[in-house]
Amino acid sequence: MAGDGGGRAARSRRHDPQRRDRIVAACLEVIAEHGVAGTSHRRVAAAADVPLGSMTYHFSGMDELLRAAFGRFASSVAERFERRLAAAATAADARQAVASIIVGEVFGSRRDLVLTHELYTLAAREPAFRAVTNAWMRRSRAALERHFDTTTALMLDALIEGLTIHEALGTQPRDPALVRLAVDRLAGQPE
Amino acid sequence: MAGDGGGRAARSRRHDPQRRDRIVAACLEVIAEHGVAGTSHRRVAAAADVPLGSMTYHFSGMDELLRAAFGRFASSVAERFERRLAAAATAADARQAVASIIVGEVFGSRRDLVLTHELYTLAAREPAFRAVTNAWMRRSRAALERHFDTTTALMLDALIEGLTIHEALGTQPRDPALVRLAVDRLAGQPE
DNA sequence: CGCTGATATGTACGATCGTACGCATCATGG
DNA sequence: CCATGATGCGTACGATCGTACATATCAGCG
Repeated sequence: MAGDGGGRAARSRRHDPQRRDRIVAACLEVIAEHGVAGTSHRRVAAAADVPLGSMTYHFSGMDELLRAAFGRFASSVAERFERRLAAAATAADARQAVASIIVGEVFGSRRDLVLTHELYTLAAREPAFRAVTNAWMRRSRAALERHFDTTTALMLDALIEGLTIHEALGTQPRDPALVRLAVDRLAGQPE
Repeated sequence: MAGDGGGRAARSRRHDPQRRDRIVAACLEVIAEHGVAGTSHRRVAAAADVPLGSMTYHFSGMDELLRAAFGRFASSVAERFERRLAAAATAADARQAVASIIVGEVFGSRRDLVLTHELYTLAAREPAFRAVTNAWMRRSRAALERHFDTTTALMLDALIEGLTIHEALGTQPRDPALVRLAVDRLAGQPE
């Protein structure tokens, strides 16, 4: 449609190293807004302000594009997760960090919640995307295991996922005190 | 393609009251296999062995079809959930029931896991589907609250969701003992 | 300054999509 | 037994999809 390429100034684009990254970023925006179901080469190209031809030039197909996009997304979330948890010194700090992660520091935006579920859905069906989620989970778990034993880390990870879902679906406001209580019940008494 | 309608015997189909149900059931199968992204009127019609025209006749559009399908799915899962939990007499029974639900009695099949996440993903973006998930959650929570206090019921619900995700994504086998331990930590000591 | 190979782009094609709509088919009242 | 309205079906249409490919564009070199 309009702006598909004709409207763009005919500036030099050769050797634009950010091009691929811009496409990936735009892809995440499109997914967040329209879902994987509504994501097309054309929409992503329009969002990234690149010609349609760039899609097949930079990516072999939709699958590679989606993998790149979700790979970047998972990595960025995992990094925030690690940073937040690395800042904790004591065990109490760590529990507080986990609670704050749940309450909103990491999964603050609806955008991220939506993207997370889109990824999970893809991974639940296609093993290729499970590599992405597995790497993500491994990093999260490793970060947790710096503060908690393996068993507790697993439980906390599950609790985070579960409360995240409720956050994404629920219209009810989440209760920080309740989150804190749940974390303490799971991780409060080391054994 | 083949069997789109031509291949079917020209028997009378008038007043086929199961028709709509069959379409809904077929829709769930298609979603489980191809995802919401890959679900089309044509594919569902083929799976249900009904002519394409029946789609627009029985449903105003894709959205109504999806809502009907996921409504039926959520209701069926919630019913199994309630039954399993209603069978519990003592508090210990209830904790065991929750653990067994997680381990696989309710979410036993990959099909159900996939469908659940497809629904969550839809609900995360479109409020119309949140009505379905809210009703489901309300039923689950009510079933839990027959055995646990409100706070604990919320936590257990979240734990179920979280461990379910790990089950759907993880290649690792879930550990029944660990699940039991997590349930007991959350619900073991009433306060 | 002209040549050239690598790089990026615009367009065209075949497939598939959702949906509208005219026609066939049957249950029913006379 | 026939006329008739309600019910279900097959098909055709416009839109949109992913992708291939010929063409345009530029950096680097002689």
